[in-house]
Amino acid sequence: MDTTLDAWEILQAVVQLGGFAPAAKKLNKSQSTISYAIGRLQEQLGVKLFEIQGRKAQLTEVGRGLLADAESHLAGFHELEKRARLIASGGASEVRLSVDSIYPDDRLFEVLAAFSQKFPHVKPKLRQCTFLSADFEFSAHNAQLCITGVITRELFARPILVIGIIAVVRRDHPLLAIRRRISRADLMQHTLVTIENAASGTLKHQPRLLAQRLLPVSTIESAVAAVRSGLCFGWLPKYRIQAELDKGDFVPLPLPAGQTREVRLSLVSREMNASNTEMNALADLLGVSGDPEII
Amino acid sequence: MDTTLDAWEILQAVVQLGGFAPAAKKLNKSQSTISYAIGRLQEQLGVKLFEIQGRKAQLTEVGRGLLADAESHLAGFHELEKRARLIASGGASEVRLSVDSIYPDDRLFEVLAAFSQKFPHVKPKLRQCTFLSADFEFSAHNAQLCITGVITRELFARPILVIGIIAVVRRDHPLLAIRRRISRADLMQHTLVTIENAASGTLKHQPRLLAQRLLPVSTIESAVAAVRSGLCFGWLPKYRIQAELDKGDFVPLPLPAGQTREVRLSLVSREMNASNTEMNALADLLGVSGDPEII
DNA sequence: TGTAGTACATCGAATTTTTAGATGTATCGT
DNA sequence: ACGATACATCTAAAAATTCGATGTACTACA
Repeated sequence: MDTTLDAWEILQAVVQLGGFAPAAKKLNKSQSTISYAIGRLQEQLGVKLFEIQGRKAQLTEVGRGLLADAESHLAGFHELEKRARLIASGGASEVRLSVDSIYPDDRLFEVLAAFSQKFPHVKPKLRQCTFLSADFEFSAHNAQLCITGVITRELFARPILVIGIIAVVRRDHPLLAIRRRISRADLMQHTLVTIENAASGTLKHQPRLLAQRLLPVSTIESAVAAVRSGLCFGWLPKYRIQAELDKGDFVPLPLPAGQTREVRLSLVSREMNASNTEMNALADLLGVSGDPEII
Repeated sequence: MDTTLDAWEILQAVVQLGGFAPAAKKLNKSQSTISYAIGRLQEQLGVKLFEIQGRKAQLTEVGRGLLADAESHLAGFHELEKRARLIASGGASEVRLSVDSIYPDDRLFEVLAAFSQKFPHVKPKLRQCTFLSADFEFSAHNAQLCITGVITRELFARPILVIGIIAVVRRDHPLLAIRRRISRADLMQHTLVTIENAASGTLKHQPRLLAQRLLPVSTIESAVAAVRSGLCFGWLPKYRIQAELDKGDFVPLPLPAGQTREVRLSLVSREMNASNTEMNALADLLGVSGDPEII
C-alpha cells in the first residue's frame, strides 16, 4: 500500500473546503504540507488529481472518481477508530453473527430484537451471507456465530432449523400438463432458476442435471420472481412461497419420492466456549437448546 | 485519523500468517518494526489487539471484531490504488451514474449492456439510490450522471421518463367494498405503506394524510409485498405491479380524479459538457434525445 | 532439569518521512 | 500596474519509522 489515510483525508478536506489554505487551517497544518501531500498522492497514484485553472486547483474527473470511492472507506476507518475507543472506554461490546440468506428474515429479526432488549449495550453485528455459502464466510467475517447449512471445518455446530425445499412452477407451467410422473428428462426440457453465489460457485443443494437450461439469479427474491414470471421452475424454500402455494399461484411439481429437499441449518461457533454470556444467550434465542424446528 | 493503513495492513498480515516473524518476512520489514507497529496501533486505539498466550500472540475478541471491518476497507483502498494505476496507464475510464431505485431495472441494465458493448473499456459505475432521494445524492457519489425525480440545484436536467404511480390494494381489501367514491377520510381508516429513505426523511410524492397509519418499508419490493399481504394500500409504480394488476390480484383504488400521480425522472448532469463522448452516448441511450416516455 | 530454540518486547542509532516557514510563480481584481 | 490570492518549491528542522542487537518469557527436547 503506497498511499496513506492522511493523504486521502487531506484530499477530501481540500475538495470540501475548496482550496489548500482552508484545508491547511482546518487540519492544523501548513499550506506547504497540504501541497506536499497532494503532490505525493498524485505521484503515488500516477494520476493528476488537480488541474490548475487560473489560480485555483480544480479536481479532475479522475480525481472525482477516486475520491468518491475513497470517502466511504475513509469514513469506515473513522468509524472503526470510534468504535475501538468506545470499546476501550468499556462502553460497548458486540456479537458478530453471519446468517445464510435462506434463514427466514422475520425469525432472525425477532431473535435480534429480543436479544437487543436483553443486552442493550451489546451491538449485534449482522451479516447476511449469500445463499448457502459455506462456513468459510464465517472466517471472512470473523463472526462468532454463523448460521449455515454447509459445514466444512471442524467447528462446534448445533442443528437449529430444517428448511423444506420444494420444486415449484407457476400454475400454468407446461410441466404440469404432463399426466404421468415427471422424470428427470422432463425437467431437462425446461429452464431452472438457480441462485448463484456472486463470489464463487453455484448452489450445491439443488439437484443439478447436466445440460439443464439455467437462469442464474443472485437472491432468493429474484428466484421467486422468476418462477412467478412463469419462465422457469425452481427449487425454493417452502416458507418463502407459502402465500403463493396457498393461493394456488405456485404448484409443487409431482416428482418421484425422494425428490424433496431440505436444508439443515446449524449454528456454528468457534469454540464451545461457555464463558461468553451474551453469545450463549443469542445462541439460545436462535434455538440451540431444543430440537431443530422443521419448516 | 490516528491509525495508518500500513498499521492495519501489518495487523492483517500478522493474523493471516500467524505471527510477527512471518509477517515481517512477507512485508520485507524487520520483526521489531512489526512489534512497534502493533504496539502503536494498540496504543492509538486504546485496546489490546493481542494477548500473549505462552509465547504466541493471540488475537483478542476485540481485535477480531475490529479487523473484520478493517479488512473490507483495506481492500477498498487496494482496489482504489489499482484503479488509479490502471487509469494512469491509459487503461480504462469510467462513467459514474446514480439512479433512483424507482427507475425500472430491466431498462437500466439494457442500457448499461448496450453501453458496455459500445465502449468496452469504459466501466459504468452504478449506484442505485434509495427511493426518490434528491439530487444531492449526486454530489455524494460524485456521479457524472444522475437519474432522479427531485431537482433542487441549478444543474442541467433533461426529462427522460415519466412513471405512473397509482394507489392499489389487494383485491379483497375492505377499501374496495365501499360503493361510493373513496374519500380522504376513507383512506385514513387504513394503513398505508410508505417507502422511507434509510438516511433521511420520507417520500414526498405520496399524498400524505396527517395521522395516517403508516407502515414504513425501505424498498419498493417490500412495499409491493406489503400490499400483496393485504395489510395495507400503497402508492406504487404501475410498471412494477403490472403482473398483479393483470391477474387481478391488485386493484387500483377508484379515487377522485387528480389522485393519480406520476414521477418525472430527469437525467441530471454537472455541465452540458459536449466533450465527453462516452457520457453523451450513455445519456443518449437513457433517452435524452427523444420525448420522455410514459409508463 | 538443563539447554537450545522460538516468539515477542525493548533499546538506541540510523534512516526516512513529514512538517513549517520563507520564497517563488502565476493569476485575479481593481 | 499594484497588491492580494493561490499553489509550488526549497531548505532546515522535527518527527516517525526502521533496523539490528539484545532482553525476557516460554516450550520442547534430551
